[in-house]
Amino acid sequence: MSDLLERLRERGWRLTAQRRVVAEVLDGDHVHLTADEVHARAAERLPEISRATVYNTLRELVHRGEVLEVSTDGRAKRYDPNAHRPHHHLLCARCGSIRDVHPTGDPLANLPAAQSFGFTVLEAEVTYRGICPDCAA
Amino acid sequence: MSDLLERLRERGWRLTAQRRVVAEVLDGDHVHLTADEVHARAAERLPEISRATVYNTLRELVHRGEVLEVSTDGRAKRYDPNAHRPHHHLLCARCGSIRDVHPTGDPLANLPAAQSFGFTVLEAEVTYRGICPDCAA
DNA sequence: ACCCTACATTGGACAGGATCTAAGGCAAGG
DNA sequence: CCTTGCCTTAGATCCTGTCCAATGTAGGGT
Ligand SMILES: [Mn+2]
Ligand SMILES: [Mn+2]
Ligand SMILES: [Zn+2]
Ligand SMILES: [Zn+2]
Repeated sequence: MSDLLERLRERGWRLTAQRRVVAEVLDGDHVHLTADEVHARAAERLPEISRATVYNTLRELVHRGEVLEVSTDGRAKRYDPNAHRPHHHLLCARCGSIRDVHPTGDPLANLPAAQSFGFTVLEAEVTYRGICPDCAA
Repeated sequence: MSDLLERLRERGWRLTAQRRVVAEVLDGDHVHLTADEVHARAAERLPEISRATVYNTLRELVHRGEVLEVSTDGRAKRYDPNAHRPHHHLLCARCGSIRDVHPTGDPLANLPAAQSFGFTVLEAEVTYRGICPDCAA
């Protein structure tokens, strides 16, 4: 994740302790934390970090395309550092856990032009729902 | 929509003026109203209806499978009476308007078993995003 | 090494969406 | 008609996320 920070610094991003910690928390695979979860984990390393800064930082990382915002249900949005390999999500309907999945085919190709209603269609997002192994037991 | 009310009454649902009005507001195709929009339209016919009752009624209709809840991105959820014909949605990223779409193919078939992570996969929901004709102008 | 200053951080106020509560209202079976 | 258990209501409360004015600081310039 230090690649990320270096990249952003070169684009004029000030490297602060808070931003570094948020980036560290978001490092890894299958990470889909809510803003408050990011704040809680960041606060373990940097107790005085504020919620506002976490929200600011996440908003900018999303805006710069380094982090994806995933709105699952009507609940809190989740933040996904796996922004460079396009993928979709498999959700547990019971506990809300999320896994990255890579389905075959392009869902955009499945939308006939006659179904576009004059929209400029930009992306297709697939959400699979089911019951995870833990919840099935 | 009176079919719906009759069905529910037989299952022990009390038929009140408020519930009748909410059901009437939700009648039709391509209806994807927010709870507040439902409340506003219901209040035209029944001025004293409260927001709480609209929320209560919508929650129950969703729970009984008569209405779909569509969570758009961070905005208010939308309520969709078209619950009996499976379909997907095309969403304007700018103004939040929604259209029903019927893509070809079955997205469930595009998820390889190796990608299931032990989940029992139940459904796949596709959200197309773009810019609607009004917002493009 | 030290200054500057433009940019970042902070706590708390604020806002929209949705749920909860306790008190009073009413559908519908008897 | 009564009765009773479910419904409705206004308002409080919760949750997520944004905004603000005051304070702090990264990092380029000297
Ligand atoms: Mn992901
Ligand atoms: Mn629909
Ligand atoms: Zn689960
Ligand atoms: Zn639009």
